[in-house]
Amino acid sequence: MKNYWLMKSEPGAYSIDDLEKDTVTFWDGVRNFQARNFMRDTMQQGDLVLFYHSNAKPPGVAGIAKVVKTGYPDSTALDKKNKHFDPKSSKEKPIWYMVDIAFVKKLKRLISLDELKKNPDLKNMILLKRSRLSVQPVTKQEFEAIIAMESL
DNA sequence: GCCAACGTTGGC
DNA sequence: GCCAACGTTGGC
Repeated sequence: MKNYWLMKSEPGAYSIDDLEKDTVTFWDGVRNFQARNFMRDTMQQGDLVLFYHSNAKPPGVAGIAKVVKTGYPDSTALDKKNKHFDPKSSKEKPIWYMVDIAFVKKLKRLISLDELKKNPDLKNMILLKRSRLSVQPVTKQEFEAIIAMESL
């Protein structure tokens, strides 16, 4: 069964436009266990992802991506020079995982956090309750409600 | 740039 | 295993 997700990125670091240019990217640098578990254990090929711009003006959903490669060890955790280096991780026992996602489309307009908050169908969204989780599941209903807002 | 929220670390 | 200190996220 297909799952739906929301993944956050600061557009200054990596935006939906960067993904459009690259077509595919690996989602490295996640150093939160819950987010890690979702990527390692639950994400499936073909799952759709809401690409969310955090720390942006305004923050909101900017586009759609899809999972093209399921969880595999995040090599940046092993690279001393990388800012995501984690000395506790090793090749034999990787702690951190990443997935590959591909560009699907950019929304015709950014659907801002403010609008998401105002939509009663989204009141249970994790995004609105637990602000700090960078990879999070979204229900099919929530996903579709957000897509429907694109043409409002 | 501030700071609240909150996940993680480490001393005990 | 508790919890204070610390670091990071992310909205404003």
